[in-house]
Amino acid sequence: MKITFPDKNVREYPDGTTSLEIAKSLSEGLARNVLAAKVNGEVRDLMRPINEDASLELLTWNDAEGKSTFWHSSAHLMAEALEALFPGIKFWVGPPVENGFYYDVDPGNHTLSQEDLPRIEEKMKELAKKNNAYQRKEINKEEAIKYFTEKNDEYKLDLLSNLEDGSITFYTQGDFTDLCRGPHIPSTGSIKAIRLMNIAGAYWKGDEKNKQLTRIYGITFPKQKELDEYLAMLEEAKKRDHRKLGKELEIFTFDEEVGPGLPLWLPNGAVLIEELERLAKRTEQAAGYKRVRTPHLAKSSMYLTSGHLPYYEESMFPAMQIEGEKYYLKPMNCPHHHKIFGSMNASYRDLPIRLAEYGTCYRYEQSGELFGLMRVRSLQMNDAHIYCTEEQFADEFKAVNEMYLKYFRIFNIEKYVMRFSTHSKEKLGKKYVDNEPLWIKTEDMVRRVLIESKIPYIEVADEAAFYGPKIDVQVWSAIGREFTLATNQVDFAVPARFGLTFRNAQNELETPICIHRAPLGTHERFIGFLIEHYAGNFPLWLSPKQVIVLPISDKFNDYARLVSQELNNYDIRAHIDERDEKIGRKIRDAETRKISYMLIVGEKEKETGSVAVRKHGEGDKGNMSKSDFLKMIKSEIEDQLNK
RNA sequence: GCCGUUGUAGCUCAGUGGUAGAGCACUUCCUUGGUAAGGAAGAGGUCAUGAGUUCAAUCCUCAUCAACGGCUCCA
Repeated sequence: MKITFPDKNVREYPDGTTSLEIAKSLSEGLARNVLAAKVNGEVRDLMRPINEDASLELLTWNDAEGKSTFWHSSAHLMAEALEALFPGIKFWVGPPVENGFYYDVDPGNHTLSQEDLPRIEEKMKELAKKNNAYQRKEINKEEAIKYFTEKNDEYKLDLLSNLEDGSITFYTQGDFTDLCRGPHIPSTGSIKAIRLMNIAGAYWKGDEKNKQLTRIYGITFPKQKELDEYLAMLEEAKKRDHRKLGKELEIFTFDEEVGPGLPLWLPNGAVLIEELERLAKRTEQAAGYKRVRTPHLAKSSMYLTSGHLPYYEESMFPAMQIEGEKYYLKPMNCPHHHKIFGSMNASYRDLPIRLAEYGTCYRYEQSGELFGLMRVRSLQMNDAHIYCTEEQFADEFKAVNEMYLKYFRIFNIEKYVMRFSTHSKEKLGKKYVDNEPLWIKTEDMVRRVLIESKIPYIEVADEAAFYGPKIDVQVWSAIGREFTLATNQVDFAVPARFGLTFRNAQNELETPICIHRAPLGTHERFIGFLIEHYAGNFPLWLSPKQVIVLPISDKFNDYARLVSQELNNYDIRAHIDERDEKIGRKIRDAETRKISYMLIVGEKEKETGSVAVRKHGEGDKGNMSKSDFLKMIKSEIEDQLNK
């Protein structure tokens, strides 16, 4: 048979040669490091013989698929350890994930806890040393059912019930046998470094109505050094965590008496908010948006009209009763904006109408979902609604996307994914407004704009808003959690429910399309993200403390006040460290507080009307006149905002 | 909301069945110091809240609240 390698080289091997043998024929080193093989595009065990002409890619730790095979095998090793330590334990699924693997188990009467992890880890290491082979066995469905019936394992039987006969394989290593599609690494011995990370509850089949299983997360590496590096990397990431930095830099805080998920913005946080709003207002004004303002609550009838009450009620704070009326805190700004549009008596000549507001919304997020600033119950959205005709839709949608990209340049956001969420046919009328032709038409329009604008995106079904498809910008927190940073949604349903119309050129009433957009997401999540993105080192324009003046001794406090005041007069956020401390100490503290510029002033500066400039993270920049310094930072701010 | 863990001074964290400690921060005094921590003294806590066990609870038990790691859900 002919084997074709990724570099297009072709070599001849006898039929039935295994991938591992082929690896050996190429180099001993490769044979030692190879974990799995990709045969004709399918990832397979190394020990599986190849029987026909095929393309072959040998996967190592450097390949994503090599890693996931390694971790998948590690999950089996953990299961083997668990079964040895806790006889009778039952297993659901144990897949590899982005960083490691997990296994969902039902430990029966025993409750697994954090304290059990070191024992399990030890057992895994012991079993790994035995270097047992992962043996693949094809089996018919009857035998498989018999095996798990005898084992009294309802979970695996449930898995089996969804499999077709003939596709069933078992893998055995040591005393542990699992129903598994594979593939696996050849043997347990290459799993050298093991760390079980944490233990958590996870609903069976991901459904909260089902029983909760115990999920154990772990990670393994071929070398101890790699595990050590991974753990060190996690420690580093924790230092960027916005919850830690937010406290250290005095940006926000929570208070038990105020309530969970209700952040208090400290003065530094308020500066961040004001700068973001300033940027948004400038940008939106240039793009033809008009600002509006709306109250924080509304009567239930409006949310019946909007559809929030049937579709969204569980995410809203319960109503309050006033004068026989039910009032709800608003979870979104759109209904209020629709009311404003409705009051405008618009003609096609007025469209598009773009209404913008940094509106404060309240959402009743379940307690377990709260997460620092990233997931809160009171939030201020960079919201706007664009009402336009069907012909205008593509241009408007494109313009919104361009605004996103402009913001990403300003904030240097490079790692993100645009996620296009569409409806699912089965949930029409339940999760989604029941009008399939409109869904399909709108989704096509969005897809066309994305393709025409050459914006890379991924498409996911059954993730849309109840009123239309949406595009979310996904980013990751320091500790690797994924978040929707910004959102851009099409609404073809709610304007009609509100009876919104405009008069078209034929003097007929027509319903506008509405685009909801929030490129800067919410203040809460966006700032949470920015803290981690910049690791607290905000760019000058955004920095809550732009300049601190550090007098060498209190003899120069007067001059320091003069310098600081002059900067304040030009809208620079400058203040003074007048403490009775040595200059080294003042510098150290200013550096720790991540203040962008330090101006050291003493005898020399006072005499010449100058300042000695030091930049955060960079050090001494030398002496310059007050006016030169002002000019320099003014132009730095300009440059940062005009990208 | 569910599973698991945690809750001690402003912050980070020790600690004990006999009503508490460190470092940093804070206050005062000394020091007037040129690019990442000068010295001394002092002040600070119903040990998350509520009940129970006990002669005695910060420590043991239960409940509640909150935070954290996940699940479900989402900007």
